[in-house]
Amino acid sequence: MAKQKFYVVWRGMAPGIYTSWPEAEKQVKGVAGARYKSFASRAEAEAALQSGPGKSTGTKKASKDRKSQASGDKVTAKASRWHEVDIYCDGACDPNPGPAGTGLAVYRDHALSELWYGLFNPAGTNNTAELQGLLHALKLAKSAVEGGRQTAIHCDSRYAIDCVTKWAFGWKSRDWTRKTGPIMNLALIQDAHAVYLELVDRITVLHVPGHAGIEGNELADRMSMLAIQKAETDLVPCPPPFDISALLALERG
Amino acid sequence: MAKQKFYVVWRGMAPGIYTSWPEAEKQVKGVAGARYKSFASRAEAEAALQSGPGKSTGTKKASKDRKSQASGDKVTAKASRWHEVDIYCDGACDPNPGPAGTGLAVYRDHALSELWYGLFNPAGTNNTAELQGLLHALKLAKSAVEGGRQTAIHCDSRYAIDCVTKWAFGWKSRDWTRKTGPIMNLALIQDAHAVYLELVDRITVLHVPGHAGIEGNELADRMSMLAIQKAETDLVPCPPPFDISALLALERG
RNA sequence: UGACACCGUGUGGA
DNA sequence: TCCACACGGTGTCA
Repeated sequence: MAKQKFYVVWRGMAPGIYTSWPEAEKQVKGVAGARYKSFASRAEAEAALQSGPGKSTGTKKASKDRKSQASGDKVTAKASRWHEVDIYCDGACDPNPGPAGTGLAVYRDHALSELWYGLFNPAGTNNTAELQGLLHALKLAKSAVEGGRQTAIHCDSRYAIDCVTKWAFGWKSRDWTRKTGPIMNLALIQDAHAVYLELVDRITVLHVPGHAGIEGNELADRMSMLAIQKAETDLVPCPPPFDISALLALERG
Repeated sequence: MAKQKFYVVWRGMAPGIYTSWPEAEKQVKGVAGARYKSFASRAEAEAALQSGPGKSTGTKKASKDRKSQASGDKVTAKASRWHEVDIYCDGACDPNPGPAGTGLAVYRDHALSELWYGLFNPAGTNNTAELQGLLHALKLAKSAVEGGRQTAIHCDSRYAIDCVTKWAFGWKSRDWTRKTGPIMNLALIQDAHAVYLELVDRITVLHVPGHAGIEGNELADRMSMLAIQKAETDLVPCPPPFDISALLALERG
């Protein structure tokens, strides 16, 4: 679960994409006017490589800490995505608590199919946003499952997953109460749990590490930021075709 | 046993520290956007007063940034006015982690008085170097204060300042532990905090922006580089007379 | 005590 | 543009 970075070299010894900094550094070290940049996912890097270095938009949060593994090994960005339908959900909240939004990325047969953003909440938390993401991922999953498709949901919030797929059983059996105090975000949890119950034998809900360069998670993350930026209260589709590098360049300010 | 509280007023009628709530309340009552908070000790309050209120409420990033920048400049300019004794400290580490050194520049009555360099550590970090700088600045400050001189320390490491003047209070109260893991550079922090406690009511510790052309900071920076170059493990004075522009022309961080 | 997430700050280097 | 060193807070649960 180490963070894999992808380095685009536009101008250097051998332009291309590299998976470790030492490797990338060789291409740019000592090259006058070298252009290069790191990205969290290969998809992002490939889009950027084709777009060229022109934009200075920069992913502002590129340098969140997580240690990179020693060598340029291939991290399993693929391991968690091998279903007929894969739905990634994410939430953002800036500051936390504060304005919050949700994003979804849907893959069908391993290809990006739809992007959704919205559910803006001017007074949310990171967890309301993540629960909204999971709830709506479940709703999308329901359609897929009813169409006979093998479906998985990928969520980076252990809290949201456990609320809906684990703890909710116990809470419900005690009439949605908890010894230690009121259950936060209860309505959202109840809604999501109800949908989950309908699908429980037919879907997989997986935890994916955040900020690990997993494409679907990164795209859902950007959508959640877009939701905040646009204060979009509905859940609306992002119109195709998808220009990934443009989407990833979205920023507030 | 009623606890004595200390009230910091950052924005109000008359910013400062108050020792009773009625007194503090007068300063903030009816003042739009007033910022204030109570602390358990005067030392904590003073550190907090200098650090600023810390929490942001704004959601508009651009305008917020500009505004806080402007007001931050104002605070700094006001607070950085000359003292009878001004001590600048800095640390360098090249590469980081790696060989590290520390430098100090001391002004007395607005005139450069001494330059110190050393504390070479062949396996340091930027932060060990900065903490060494702050520790030894505090030691120098102690002499000055005991001589009845109004004294300030200027440090460009927010990390070092906060470790010693702010976070150390909480860490000490929890037996020098932290929720999120072990405290790095603990011995250095403990030493510096102990000296700080002796002086807390009689000195000012200020943050200065790095690489901003502030003479004292620049000179301390050159001294820290010199410490690495000479691998000087003691803290030794740079012999006068001082040719400031020649010193500033030395290799810098 | 642990886990996941969401935000924020500064410095040291190439 | 890249790397690394260090830290704070809140949201939530078992």
